[in-house]
Amino acid sequence: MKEDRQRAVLTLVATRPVHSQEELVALLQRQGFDVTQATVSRDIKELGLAKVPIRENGGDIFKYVVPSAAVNYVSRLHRAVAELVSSVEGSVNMIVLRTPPGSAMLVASAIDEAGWPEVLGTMGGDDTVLTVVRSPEEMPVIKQRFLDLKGSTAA
Amino acid sequence: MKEDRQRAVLTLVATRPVHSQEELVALLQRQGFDVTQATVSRDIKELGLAKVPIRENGGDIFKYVVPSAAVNYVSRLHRAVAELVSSVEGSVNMIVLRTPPGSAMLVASAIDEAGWPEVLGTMGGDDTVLTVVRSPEEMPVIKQRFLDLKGSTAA
DNA sequence: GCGGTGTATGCATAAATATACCTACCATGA
DNA sequence: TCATGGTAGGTATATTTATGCATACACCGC
Repeated sequence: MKEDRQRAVLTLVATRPVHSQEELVALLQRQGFDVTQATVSRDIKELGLAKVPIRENGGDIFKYVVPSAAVNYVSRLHRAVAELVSSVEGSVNMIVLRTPPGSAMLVASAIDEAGWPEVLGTMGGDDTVLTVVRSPEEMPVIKQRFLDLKGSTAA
Repeated sequence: MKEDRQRAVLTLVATRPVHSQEELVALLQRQGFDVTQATVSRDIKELGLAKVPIRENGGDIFKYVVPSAAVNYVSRLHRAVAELVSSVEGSVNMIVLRTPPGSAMLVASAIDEAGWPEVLGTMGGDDTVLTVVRSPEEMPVIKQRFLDLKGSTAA
């Protein structure tokens, strides 16, 4: 019952723009699911559906979409840096992160996956990660971003 | 000013979980941006930030994230099917879509990108797209999904 | 300088969404 | 059978988010 309904929700949002939970309620009722907005709100949370602004015709509106890998990338990076990085140093257009032995590759791949546009590339050795930033001017910004990531658990 | 603030918003949500717009207001004010929730709401819309439910510790909560490629996949497929597909026919475990000459490959690649699990693969010729569904039972479901996509602009 | 046009943003509030609380409905085991 | 615990979901409401309207400011052409 609940499972069927949630499958229907996934199909609906995958096949047309659904702009609000009330709209989803109406679509579900047309399929025989007799539910209220409260239940849909819970379904959305359980399914992990995201509400995103999109351009449609002229204006900006919202729609619900299935969750993306990008979400996980961000939190993977967050965890990796917060748990593994012990120091962050910058020089010219590079940033050097220190990790416990053996973890550097893991951190480097998380950084790569995050796909920050200011970062040209990242290499992981054994206990050292080297991140190359596009320009020296941007280096401090990215360095600070690593420090934020590192600190946001402790803080 | 606005641009700086929006850059700050991106950095904030990229580096820590931000659970509500009010929280973002507080974080921005700590950095000297004196704004209200209304402005943040508009920034979020302009930046395309998505609000997604995530698991954190025990409970489920929400956070804002940068938009993902997955979102674009869905709307690319939506546009492609709505604008280009003229007919949808199914047979056993296959669905045949007709398009204007030369557009079939475009539609096929959008379907592939969408990564529907029921679809084994898709080929695009000149004006014909062939989609192979995992089983004959699922074919009508997928066919309907295409019809929904096709209709959701006109409807 | 002055009216006109466009953009940014606050304020107040509407609209949308989440949730505390309650009830109903199993399933299980004493 | 009854008590207990766990899940689903509605109702009412709190919380959060979006937006209509008004203002302020900058940039133009006259």
